[in-house]
Amino acid sequence: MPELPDVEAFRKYIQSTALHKTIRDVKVFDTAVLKNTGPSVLAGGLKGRSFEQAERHGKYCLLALDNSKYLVLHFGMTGFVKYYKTGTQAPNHVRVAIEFENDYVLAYDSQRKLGEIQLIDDATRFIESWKLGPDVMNPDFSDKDFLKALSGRRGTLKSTLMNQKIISGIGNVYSDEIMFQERLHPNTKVADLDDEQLGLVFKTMQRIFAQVIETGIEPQNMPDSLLTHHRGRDMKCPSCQGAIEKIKVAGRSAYFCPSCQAH
DNA sequence: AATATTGTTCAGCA
DNA sequence: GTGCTGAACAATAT
Repeated sequence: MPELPDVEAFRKYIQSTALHKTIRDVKVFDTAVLKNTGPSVLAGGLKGRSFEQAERHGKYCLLALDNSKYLVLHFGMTGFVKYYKTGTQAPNHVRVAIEFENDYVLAYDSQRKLGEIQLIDDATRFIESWKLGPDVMNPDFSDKDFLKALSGRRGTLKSTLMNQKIISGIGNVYSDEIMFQERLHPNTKVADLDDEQLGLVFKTMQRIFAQVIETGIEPQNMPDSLLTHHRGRDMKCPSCQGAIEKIKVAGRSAYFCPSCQAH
């Protein structure tokens, strides 16, 4: 579930709670979420250090340490972070707890263990070596770059938008949202669209994310014109009140309004 | 009790 | 080689 706007909310949360505090201890309760590292290496890399800056690229949260290394958090489908005083308010599936000298904890919770945590030397090199595409909300990411990234793609627009190596930040829910706002059928292929239509897709996806980042990720605060909280069984289209349907597109479930998003 | 869900990786196919 | 699709992964809800 955590897509770009969710991870951006986590980033802001960490930025406003857990920066500039010395790390006293790191407790790993489940090594399944550790990538390329063991518990002692992770603890050794964090103890005595502090987080100085919280950054984000796509669905990755990058925490800069005071020795210029980074702790990378990916949240999988069910991950989140929480900051609380030791011994209080711990969530149910804490996999890693980072304890500070002020008796507060930054906990990484992931019910389904599909997220990942790792220490890296350099954020730019990490993004390059993983071949991640540009972040959707990066101000340097232009509509020209978008057209270039999509040129020659043979698959559906939905699966292409979800490919983090092409562009970073869009998941299943918001790819449906972008298709809905542009009134495109979920099976629409990239090759079916001309540059002008793709330019509109580019503007729309940035507008949606900007809107959700501003209003917050709580569904009740989102504008009702979004499909996102009408996604599901027995839901109605916020535009025409028709029934929302579900089909499989590139192996994922796609929710859409068959009358607003005709072929 | 199967099935769907979610993001990423990877096998297999065109 | 390349790019795309679908299965696998974990744990839970329905």
